[in-house]
Amino acid sequence: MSFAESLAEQQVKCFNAGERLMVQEKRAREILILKSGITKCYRSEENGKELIFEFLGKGEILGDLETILHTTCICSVEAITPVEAYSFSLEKFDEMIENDKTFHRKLLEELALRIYQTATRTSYQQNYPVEYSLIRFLLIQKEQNLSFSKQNIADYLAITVRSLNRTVRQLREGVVNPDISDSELRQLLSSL
Amino acid sequence: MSFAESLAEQQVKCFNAGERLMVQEKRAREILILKSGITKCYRSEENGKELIFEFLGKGEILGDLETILHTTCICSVEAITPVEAYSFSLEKFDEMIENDKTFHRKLLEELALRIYQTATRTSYQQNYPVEYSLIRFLLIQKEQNLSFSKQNIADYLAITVRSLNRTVRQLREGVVNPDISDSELRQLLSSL
DNA sequence: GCGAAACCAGGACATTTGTCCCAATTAGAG
DNA sequence: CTCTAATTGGGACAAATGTCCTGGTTTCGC
Repeated sequence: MSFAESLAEQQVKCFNAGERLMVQEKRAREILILKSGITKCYRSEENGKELIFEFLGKGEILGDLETILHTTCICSVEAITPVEAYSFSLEKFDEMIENDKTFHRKLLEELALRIYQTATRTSYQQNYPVEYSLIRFLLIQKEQNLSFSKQNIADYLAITVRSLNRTVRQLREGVVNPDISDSELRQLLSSL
Repeated sequence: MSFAESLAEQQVKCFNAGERLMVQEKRAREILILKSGITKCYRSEENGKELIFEFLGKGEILGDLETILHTTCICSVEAITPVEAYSFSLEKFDEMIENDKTFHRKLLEELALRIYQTATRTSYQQNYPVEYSLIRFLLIQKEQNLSFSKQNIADYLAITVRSLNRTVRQLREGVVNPDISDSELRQLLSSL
């Protein structure tokens, strides 16, 4: 049975907003593939600070990395909106890697893409001022019709909420000038 | 023929310090596996700034990600010391993914590990003050008996050289107090 | 509807970091 | 050997960011 076929008859689990699908440093007990809803994938350090790596939605897979490396979760994943997800046993996952070449290959692409995206984003965030990253973020937010709390946005941009507010203000007042039309900018900022 | 066997009779290429093994935005023309020497893997943005993702040495593979995704290089890779590397054709690489299950699986682990490491490091660097990351870096540097230029260290830590100097000074003068013994600290700092 | 908790906004101040310098030292090419 | 380029170290100032705090608004469970 192929992966696509098996998905249809897989068990679906539901999570409320705020519930955690994965917990950092704990073993993953299953593989999840998101069916609907939005989650945040973040890592918290011992000093209480946290960094959001990505917001995950439909089609994205959780627990794969940890299962491949036989290690505990590197991130926590928390539902932002109510979430539905297909659940797979770890055994099933291993078996599919072993026997379904197409799946194995897809997984390879999936991981490669994740590296690609985080590398691109990290570099951008480190090398450009925050305004740029913020606008980039807002474009994606708009494109996908989503809305995140200030705290989440700040954690994603690796700054404080206070600092985020300042940046928004400066953009509104035109103190800084990103390469984007004035009307489009105003449109983006209206969502916060 | 297995991967391990084929390595032995593979072509070896040499690079001088400063030469680039991969060039950002260009297509990879081959897969390289480092045999000796140290390289830096970095990304530069249009404004001239650059961020070093990792220093790569013996055993690490280049061009895999790009080949899997059929895309151009996301980073440049430059030799810091003279480097030797085994070269594989892209066809050979594709073929091995297709036919050598062990290799395919190893590749999966390789990519997963890379995500694991960059995620851990990024989070740490964002959530702790620079002194901590610097010491972490120096420990690795010492462990592997290496020595990097200030500029490279700064690019890796995503700060300026000026800022790096300040941090070193503060550590020397004991203004800040990382959790490490005084003598060991002095030992680490002696390398710069 | 009400109270607690989460969210949003921003003032005031301290700290960190970057930018722009200049000067001394080192390494390497010719 | 010599001269240039790269490397290192740091002063002075500006800009960015964090911290702490206060007050208003929204949200949600009971």
